Amino acid sequence: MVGRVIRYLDIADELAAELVGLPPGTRVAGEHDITRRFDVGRAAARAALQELERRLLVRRVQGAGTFVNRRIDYVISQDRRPSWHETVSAAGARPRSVVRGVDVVGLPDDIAARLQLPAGTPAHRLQRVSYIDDLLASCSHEWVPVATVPELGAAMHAAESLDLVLRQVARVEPVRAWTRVSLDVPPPDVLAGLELEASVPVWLVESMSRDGAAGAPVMCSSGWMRADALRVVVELGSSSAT
Amino acid sequence: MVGRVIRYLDIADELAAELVGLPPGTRVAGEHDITRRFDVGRAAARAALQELERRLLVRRVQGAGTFVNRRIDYVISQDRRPSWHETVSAAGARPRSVVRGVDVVGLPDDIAARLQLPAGTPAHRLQRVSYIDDLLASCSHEWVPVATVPELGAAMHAAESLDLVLRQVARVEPVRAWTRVSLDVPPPDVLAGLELEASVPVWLVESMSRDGAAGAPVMCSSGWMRADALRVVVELGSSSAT
DNA sequence: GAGTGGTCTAGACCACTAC
DNA sequence: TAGTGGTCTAGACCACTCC
Repeated sequence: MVGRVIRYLDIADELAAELVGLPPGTRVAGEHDITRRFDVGRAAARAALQELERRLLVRRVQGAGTFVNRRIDYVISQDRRPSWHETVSAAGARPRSVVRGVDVVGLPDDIAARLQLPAGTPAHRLQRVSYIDDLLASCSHEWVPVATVPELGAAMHAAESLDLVLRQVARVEPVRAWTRVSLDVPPPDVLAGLELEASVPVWLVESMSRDGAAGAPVMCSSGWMRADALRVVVELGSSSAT
Repeated sequence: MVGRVIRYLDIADELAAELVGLPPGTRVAGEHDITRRFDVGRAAARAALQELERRLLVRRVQGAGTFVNRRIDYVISQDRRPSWHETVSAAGARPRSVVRGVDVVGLPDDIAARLQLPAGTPAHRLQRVSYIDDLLASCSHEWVPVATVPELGAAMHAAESLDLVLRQVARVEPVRAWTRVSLDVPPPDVLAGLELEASVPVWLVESMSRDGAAGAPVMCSSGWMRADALRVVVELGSSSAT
């Protein structure tokens, strides 16, 4: 079983073994290097690197090179209140969030249903993107009924965390009431929002938060997160065992 | 913006538009067809089909052809008791499960911790694979302490559902106590178990069930499910809104 | 400008499936 | 056996990033 007939898988395995332990962002051998080192054509060299990319071991950037990938665990559970900054910092990377836009719109049907409000109810719509180091890894829409906070735009441009703004400005305590997580190949507009050209799988996280344990719905969000950069882990039930 | 420079993406878009509404399993144009129809080389034709495969729109089988893919929603939530047969049948496909082996082993550390039992406690280990039509889509290990059911092998070979066997033979009522869901590119042995050669993303679902609402742990499982065949959806919290 | 990865051609041989 | 997709070579041009 040692002699496999598929050249690029052998090359990929050999390279993969050399990658373990290297810090994320480290530059690895390029297609040309592999061509010379293993005496293969460019197709085989390329296939080997693409295999490593499929394994989420490396990230390839046109014009720049191939680098060791970092994949961060993003844990979602009932008790935990997830924070982009905490999660990303804890993994040793630099988090960043940018507000792309805040406006007031009438709630569309699906979002209104989630917030248990009539469609058309005025709400702030917050568009944000989040980064891991300098990689755009997440983009999300968040809705907050105007009734909850009359003013959101100014506060959000100053603060990083919507959760914090809601607590301090609106005096509410958002608690995760409902969350749905899945994975899809997103439509072109979402891919564009994540600055992705290729079709790749992306997490879809939808949620709704209430004030306190069972109060009024105060917030609702839909976010897409790159699956190659984040490993979403969803936990149901008591986390008594490991 | 109409004239894109990347040929294979145009071809993929055009083919994708022609796929909508076709029943799963329908044969679609092969690489050779595309080569002739769009007057491109095989590399471009191949790239187009691979793009459709990345979008999970088609499934390619060496030697056989390219076919419209079927992706089934598999919903996991606290209240729901998921059943392979129910889920797959509801999607209009033919479910099948095969017991690959039943034996009694001492619980390994990680599984023992999940079941809150001492490591080495004797338990039945059940290895199963499940199919959607004739596609091997899931493989799983399930552990049941011998104390819960002295005999499992005979019963499982006759019945499809472990849940049913536990209810009828062991007189327990398994309730989902803890579940963790994520997505990974699995190690080679799991890929082999799913009869996959390429490295593809696969769901990992781990769970533990108790007897009744808060009784003794009765079952614990780890399963891998092909992400191209199943869209796992995890729901946390009350499913009050759509 | 040098070097990277992305696209593409025109071939070739092979593994596999279906008939 | 015919036809499919999988691997691979040896080229080519291009888009992009970095210096």
